Amino acid sequence: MKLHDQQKRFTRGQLAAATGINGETIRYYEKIGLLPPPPRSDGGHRVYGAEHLRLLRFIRRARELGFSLDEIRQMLSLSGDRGYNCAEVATIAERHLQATLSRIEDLQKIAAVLGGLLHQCQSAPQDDAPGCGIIDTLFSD
Amino acid sequence: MKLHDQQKRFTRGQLAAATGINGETIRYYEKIGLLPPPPRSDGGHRVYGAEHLRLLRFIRRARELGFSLDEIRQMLSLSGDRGYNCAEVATIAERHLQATLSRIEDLQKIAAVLGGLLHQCQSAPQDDAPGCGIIDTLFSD
DNA sequence: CTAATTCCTGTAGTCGATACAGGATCAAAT
DNA sequence: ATTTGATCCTGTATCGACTACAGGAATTAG
Repeated sequence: MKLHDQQKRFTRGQLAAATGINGETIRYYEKIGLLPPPPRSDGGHRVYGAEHLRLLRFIRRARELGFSLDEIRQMLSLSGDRGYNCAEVATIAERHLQATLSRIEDLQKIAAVLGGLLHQCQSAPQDDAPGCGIIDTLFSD
Repeated sequence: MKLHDQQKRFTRGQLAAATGINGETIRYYEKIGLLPPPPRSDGGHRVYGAEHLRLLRFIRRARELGFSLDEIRQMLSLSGDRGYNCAEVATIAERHLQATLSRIEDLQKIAAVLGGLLHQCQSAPQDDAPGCGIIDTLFSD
């Protein structure tokens, strides 16, 4: 069985170029057990197949969406046994969405405060004021 | 001169309690040169004064606004020579505000994508689908 | 066949903390 | 004065998610 297996073989550099993931990072993903170790050439070089390419693309997309490596690990393991763990995956994604929305709210509050500080700084006359409005405000009780 | 100097003395733990900053973190700030090393007791314990309290409060507020320790270091050094480096401080704050706004935009895009993924997952019939909509989408080209 | 490129391993550095071990010191109660 | 218990001291290690290097081996192009 599997007479000609997969024909596509990649070096680490080729995988890096194809996915946009740094070559060192690919090695790191293997080290932490996120990416399965590929077979090696006679000389010890890693020889990746199409499945590694597929996995790395998944990882990259999930990272772009802000999932942690641990969340990605969980999602991949839930997708391993094919099918219907969709609910668990959705739970992870839902939790991440809520965290993202919460983070947005935090940053909006921060942006508002920063805007206020900057406004205060520009409206303060530099000549008379002994210091900087921003600094003074952050120091004040 | 300075006959009775400052009367207020604090231990590291008291400073931690007063600022909400972890005691280990205070030590860390000293190690990286953000907080000046305080005088020591005969036994080698740090003895902080009111100025350290003031500095730590500033640092905590700036951290809450998302400034990096390096930005905080810059702002503090600009406030050292008293006064009118306000423009430089404002530049740092402005840059940080822009980064914050940019980060908010990124997160909003991410949240939108996550929402779409979740919607897709809930609308897909679990019985017939071979896998999870979220997983499949992240895997798909 | 040689030269250039890529790969190998292992380690260290980044940021901003936080935690711990093993011991010294301090403050309060007796 | 002594004992106890809390706090402090130093130095090192850990986290997440990489990135960068050194020193050497393998691979590939010309």
